[in-house]
Amino acid sequence: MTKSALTLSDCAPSSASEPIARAKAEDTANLLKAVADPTRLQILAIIARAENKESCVCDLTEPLGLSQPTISHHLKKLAEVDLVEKQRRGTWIWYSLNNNRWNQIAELFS
Amino acid sequence: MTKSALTLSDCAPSSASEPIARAKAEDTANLLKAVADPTRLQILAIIARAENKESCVCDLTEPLGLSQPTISHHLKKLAEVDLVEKQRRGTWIWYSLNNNRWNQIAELFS
DNA sequence: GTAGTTTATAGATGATTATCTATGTATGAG
DNA sequence: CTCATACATAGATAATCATCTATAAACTAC
Repeated sequence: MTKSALTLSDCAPSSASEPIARAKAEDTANLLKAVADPTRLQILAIIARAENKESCVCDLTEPLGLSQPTISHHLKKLAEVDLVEKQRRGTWIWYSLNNNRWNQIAELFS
Repeated sequence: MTKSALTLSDCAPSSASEPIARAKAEDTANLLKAVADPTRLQILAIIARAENKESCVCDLTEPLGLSQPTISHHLKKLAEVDLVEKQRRGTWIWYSLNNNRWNQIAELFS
């Protein structure tokens, strides 16, 4: 579950470790791609300011003006990189922010 | 030159300020898109670890294995969001990291 | 001026992606 | 078991984008 720290330095190619650096750069880019979308930023903002810090799909469609499958698609993208976690309670599935992963991004830019 | 602070909260839609939040989210996403690419992360890493904290285009083609126009393309993307600054000295153009902009991203995730 | 070097731009192409509609899956109520 | 609700998946489409080759622009040296 816990992933290793993200650093910009590890993305730098050096003749000896070039493929590894490329892989690190691709992993980091994949994580950042998940956040680099206006709709997903708004989803994260809504979750962050929700009273219980969690939202279900149906909470998001109306404020964002998007279809239910589109919201599900974006949440899947966020979950694939462990930025959000899902928890089923009855019929609803509640999505919450993974703070550890969020902090890893913060460290990348620190 | 100086841009306003980036916050996730400003990306949240609310019935009153929805269009503004969307614009904020799009601006923030555009900035993050510039960083959310493995090649551009590697470019930034190379610049960051360079002795004078700056690189020219021709310094980047060989370690990244990409053509000169492709490197120029990526540097343009980074410059468009003010993440790098360019300075001409003779024939060469030197690219350096804009630390203020970098720190704005850090604050977004803090 | 010409020649050489560095970077930028234009245009093309293949890959990725955000969105939709339609449909499937899963849970709870009665 | 049936129905309603919440979410996921499949497939299609239009837009974006990373990359290339070819060419232009800018600067230095002569």
